Amino acid sequence: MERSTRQRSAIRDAIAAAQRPLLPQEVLDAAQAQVPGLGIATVYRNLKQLVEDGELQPVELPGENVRYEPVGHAHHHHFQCTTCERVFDVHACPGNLARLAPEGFTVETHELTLYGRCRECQPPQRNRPAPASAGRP
Amino acid sequence: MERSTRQRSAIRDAIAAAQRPLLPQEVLDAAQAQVPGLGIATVYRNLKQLVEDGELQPVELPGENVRYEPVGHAHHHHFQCTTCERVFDVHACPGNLARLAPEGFTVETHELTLYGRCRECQPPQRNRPAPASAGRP
DNA sequence: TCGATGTTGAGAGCGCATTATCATCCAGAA
DNA sequence: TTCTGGATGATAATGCGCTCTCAACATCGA
Repeated sequence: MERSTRQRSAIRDAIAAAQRPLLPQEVLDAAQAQVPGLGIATVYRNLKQLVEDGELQPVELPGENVRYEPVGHAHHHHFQCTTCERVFDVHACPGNLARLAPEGFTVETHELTLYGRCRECQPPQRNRPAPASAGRP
Repeated sequence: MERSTRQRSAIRDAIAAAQRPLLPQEVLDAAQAQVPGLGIATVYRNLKQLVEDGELQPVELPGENVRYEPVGHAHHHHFQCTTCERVFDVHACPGNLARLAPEGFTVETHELTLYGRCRECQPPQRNRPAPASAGRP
């Protein structure tokens, strides 16, 4: 049977706490705070397992490696910060995109990625505090 | 100086004729109709050169390798057929997507990919001719 | 036509993400 | 507490896209 290990719990916790899709390396970094000796192979093994179990889903963005986030979110999109490169969920959708397709094409689904600056990477402005560290400078 | 070779012409022609973004391998396949001995290294070399020259631009889609298309198109998006996996241009844009971002986030640009069936991969229906070959079954 | 030099083709090499291997460890049932 | 098999960690291996190497070729100015 499937065992409960410190490593698997740390990986699950790291992803749940992040509130955004994480790269395997980001999962490793976060989970190592809880299990210092954690290895990257264990991260990959568990990510694969958790996807098979239906707990996680892969998030693919253009030109990026696969990230992972918990399933269960409704239809949503993603935002990638062009400064810190982190990815965030966007719980909104322009909708009604089928009309954009060429004549004779049938649209089944769509992926939208927004690019810009996240809250922590806004350029400093007068009367506004400097941005906090992004965790990935 | 830069020389004009049969290989480079064939590569340029193949991309121009395709009317859609092509993978390096697709460029090779198409250009080999004109220059049978063409090698993949020459394709990569010329794609790189043509991008530097501003003739081509890379097209990145989620989970896909880079494709190439001529520059000069206005802002547009892409459609990937879930059956033949080919990518097509979509000369339309939902616009006004900045409003979708979370509070405090600044949107600079966006990428949209539609997925579905291209014209040639529509499932057969009564009173409609069967789809033509897609070229990549 | 000639020759300098940019270009090509084939295959080796590289970089990177991911997976396999295997000895060791440890969760959990008895 | 014991014991057994699933899980782990370190590292090697794999897969794949892409680039480098280099001898041979071909373009184009002289």
